[in-house]
Amino acid sequence: MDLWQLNIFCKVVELRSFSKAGKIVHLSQPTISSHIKDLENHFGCRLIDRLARAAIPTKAGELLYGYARRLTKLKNDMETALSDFQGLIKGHLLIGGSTIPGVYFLPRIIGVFTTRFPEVSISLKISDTDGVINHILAGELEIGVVGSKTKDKHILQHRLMEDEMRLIVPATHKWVEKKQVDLKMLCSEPFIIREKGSGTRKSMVQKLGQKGVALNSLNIIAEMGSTEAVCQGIKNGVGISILSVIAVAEELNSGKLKAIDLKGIKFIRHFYLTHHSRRSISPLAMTFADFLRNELHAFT
Amino acid sequence: MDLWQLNIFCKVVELRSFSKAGKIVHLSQPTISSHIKDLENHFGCRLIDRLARAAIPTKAGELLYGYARRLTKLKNDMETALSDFQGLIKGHLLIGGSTIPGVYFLPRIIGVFTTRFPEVSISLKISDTDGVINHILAGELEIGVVGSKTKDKHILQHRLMEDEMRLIVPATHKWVEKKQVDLKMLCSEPFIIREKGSGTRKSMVQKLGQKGVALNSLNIIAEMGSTEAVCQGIKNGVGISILSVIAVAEELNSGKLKAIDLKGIKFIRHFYLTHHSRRSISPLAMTFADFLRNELHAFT
DNA sequence: TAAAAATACTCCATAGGTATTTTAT
DNA sequence: ATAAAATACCTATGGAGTATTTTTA
Repeated sequence: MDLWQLNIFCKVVELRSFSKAGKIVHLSQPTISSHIKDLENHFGCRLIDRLARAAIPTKAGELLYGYARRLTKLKNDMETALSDFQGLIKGHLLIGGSTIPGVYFLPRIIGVFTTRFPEVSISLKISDTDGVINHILAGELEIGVVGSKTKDKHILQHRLMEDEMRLIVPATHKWVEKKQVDLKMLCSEPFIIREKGSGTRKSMVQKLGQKGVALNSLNIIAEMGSTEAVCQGIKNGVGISILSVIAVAEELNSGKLKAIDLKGIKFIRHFYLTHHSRRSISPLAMTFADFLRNELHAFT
Repeated sequence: MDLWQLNIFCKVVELRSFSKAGKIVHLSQPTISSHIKDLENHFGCRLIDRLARAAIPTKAGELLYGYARRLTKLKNDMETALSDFQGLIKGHLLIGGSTIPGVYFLPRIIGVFTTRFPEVSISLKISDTDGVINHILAGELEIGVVGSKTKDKHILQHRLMEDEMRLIVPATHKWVEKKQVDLKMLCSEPFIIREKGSGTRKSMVQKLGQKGVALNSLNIIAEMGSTEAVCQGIKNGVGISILSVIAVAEELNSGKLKAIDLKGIKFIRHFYLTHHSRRSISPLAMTFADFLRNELHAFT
């Protein structure tokens, strides 16, 4: 007994005829007969009374008809729901963002995207890079944008945009007038660092490592859980740090903070569109990812 | 795409494994693979992400899973509804009764039946014999009890019980003391008759016809639409009639009416359990019909 | 007689199996 | 090395057809 037979049964009930039903569903009359007989054997009772001029459902047939209609209706709903799912861009999407993208540019992009696709709502979950990646691995997020690469082979990452990291000092700092600063000088200065798991920290550690400067050779005076917190620390003279120019663009413009070059180091890092290598991505997430790749340049 | 495949899909989603799902539904793992692939082709998108240690539904798969569960649930409901329909005796039954059975004994039998089957409710539609038969032919009634046979070949009738018809006169009538009355005397006496379509009238006409007495040779003074009305007519001296002793049992007992034999005529008529010859009968109607046949003797 | 369903048969598409290979941990 | 899914290939059930018979109005 399957949905197809139930559909045939419905047609027979509605048209009160085996042969007319056959016409409608493009089957021969004997095939209809055999399907109805199948159903009658399955349910163990007569479903259709074959009168000479009409095929009329029995009481059991009427009962079955009600269910059969509901089943075929639900099946149709299912088909349209699944084709809508692939065709229309609508519904809810949850994306992840590490600190810098999550705070400094994803909100603007999400705004533009949702005005272009008004039937879409997007939630942005902000954590540090490791957090976003763990959520992706657990299947709780489809895509995310993070500030460093991971070596986990279940994660695929595509470079989205670049960012420069520079030494950031308060406007009142003694180095403000210098063109550039030596790495050795940096090591003696009080330094604020992001927490473990932060992409900013990872990029910085990696880059300094390349230049032979280990993390513990810095004079680390504080570890803070967000770019904002580090900013506040710098402004209040707690220490200095190496930060994304995107994140501190406002403070640099207003002159509250100053950026200084580190001698011999060009601190470029990238943000990565990140997803699971083995899980498939919904059309909605795919659309948003394409949007990110194609339109991000407009948001610097 | 059929319910069976959707059921397999549900098991895969629930068990997060093709092979475990195969165990449950008693199919091999390759068969599960091919069913899932079929579904994916049908819907045109991936439904299950095959990770190394688990099979996880995609977003589309999650959407499908919701529908698939509802569909399989509804299908199960359908199966139980149809087997209940055959097994349990419950629900509503509409039966037909012509005047005498409908008024004088069906109500009592229905009462006993519904106390024996408390989940059953019965409606009794009372019309004259022709009315009941027309309703059966139209499929509006499954069974009925009527007071005469029909020659319509779509109607099957089984004799249920017998009834005697006797000449009924008021207690004050001049013939009250007579043992029996001649047919010729009857023709001159004012006579009340039931309407066309009445089984009582049909039986009477047929029986008198056998004895050579045509309807128009009677002195018909009134035609009435119910046994009760004829009774009232007799009591009020309008005329006399030939009536079922079952119908007038009370009045005969109380002495308000008297029954007289017609010379040379034994007026036995029967009531018939009546149904359509080509339509099937629901288990509930069948149960009631059996009850009627087996238990009617207890109700005279 | 005509119209509808049932029956008898033939055919082939596919659901199902087993054996094996591929993939990922 | 192991566990799971994919692939390849084979088989047989049963869904579909056509031709014919039966039934009944």
